Amino acid sequence: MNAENQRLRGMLSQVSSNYSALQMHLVALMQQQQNSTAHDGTQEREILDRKSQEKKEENGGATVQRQFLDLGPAREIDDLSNTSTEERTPSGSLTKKIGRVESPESDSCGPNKIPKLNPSKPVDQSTVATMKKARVSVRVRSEAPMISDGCQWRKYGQKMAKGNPCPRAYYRCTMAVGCPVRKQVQRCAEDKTILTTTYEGTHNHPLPPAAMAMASTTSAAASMLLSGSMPSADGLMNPNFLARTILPYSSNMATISASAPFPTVTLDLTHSPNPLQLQRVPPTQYQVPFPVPPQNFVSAPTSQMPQVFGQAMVNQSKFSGLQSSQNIEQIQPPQHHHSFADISAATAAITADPNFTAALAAAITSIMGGSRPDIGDTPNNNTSTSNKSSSFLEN
DNA sequence: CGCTTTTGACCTGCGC
DNA sequence: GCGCAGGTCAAAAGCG
Repeated sequence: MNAENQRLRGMLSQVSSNYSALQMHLVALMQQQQNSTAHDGTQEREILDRKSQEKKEENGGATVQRQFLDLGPAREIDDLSNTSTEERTPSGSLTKKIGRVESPESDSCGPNKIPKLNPSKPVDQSTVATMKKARVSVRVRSEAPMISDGCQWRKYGQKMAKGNPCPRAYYRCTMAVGCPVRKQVQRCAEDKTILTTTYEGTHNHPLPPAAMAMASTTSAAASMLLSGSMPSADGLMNPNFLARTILPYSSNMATISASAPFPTVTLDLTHSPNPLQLQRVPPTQYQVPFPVPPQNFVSAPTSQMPQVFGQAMVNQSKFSGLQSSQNIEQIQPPQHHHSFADISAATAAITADPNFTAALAAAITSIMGGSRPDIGDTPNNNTSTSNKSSSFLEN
């Protein structure tokens, strides 16, 4: 990591110097152009204009440079990590970060629309692509053909998947024209009471509270996967981010899959861990055992999913800035208002407990660090990683 | 009549 | 190049 950091610093300084040289060249060219086109201005006027132009260039340069710095992986993860901090208000760089992630997705929805991306930020292109590809899979015990997540879906296809007698259904979000979000629903071959729903994409429209939960979870997981996919990223932030944004809402397990073709986070919300499930997880996936939350953490749900993701909604809405809570209430009053309040309080209490978060971070990072060599850490760095993770949590 | 579901055809990526 | 599997399209059918 240090070597990687040094390398990135070197690259940054080189790019910065290149930029400075280019900027100076541009200023010189503009001065030259001014000299050739200014016919009736006095010399003093020219000097003033030149100074003003240089000042503009300086300001613009600083802006561009800051934008470039914002692309730094460490900063990206820093912001993502901070995003999960309860006290953080959804403003400033936080909003900018989330918005930067979300807006290209929205822009790409319209036909023939070119995403409003700064050409000097090529990383954003890959960011968009990764965010599109990132998936969040949810496993839940349900007899219903499809879990109710608050969104309106239209089925557009069904296929028989290999090795599974149950067909896989494909749904598309119909809450807004051109919404790119899709999901796949399939029953587990081993246990047909388990329903696996895989979400892909980010909504480009306001969402009702129940749908906000899933959307936020998807976005959070996608952000985490994005940071993990970057070679120089500090992958150890990812489990923290995951833990603080997603895991508290799962009952016992989350699985991160970096296997091709798409990075996937699997939230196992089946209350009783099935040994078959554990065996079925391929070695390329990273299991994160998670203690079952207190009994009152989920308050007697008649249908599990809306309540479970209601927690995600309440928590995430405090920091994500993806959708304002005002919009939520305007769209549709919460159907589980009492539960949301209880869950919100419980979530806040848990996430505000530094011991809990630190222990959680240590547990996850120790597992992740020992079984995920491609994420940028060695198996022997558990101690340092835990410390670093804790420091991030404290931030 | 408008929307959703069904379902076979088609497209695409990947492994051999 | 070929076959397979996953994913999507779109016309037909179903439904309220």
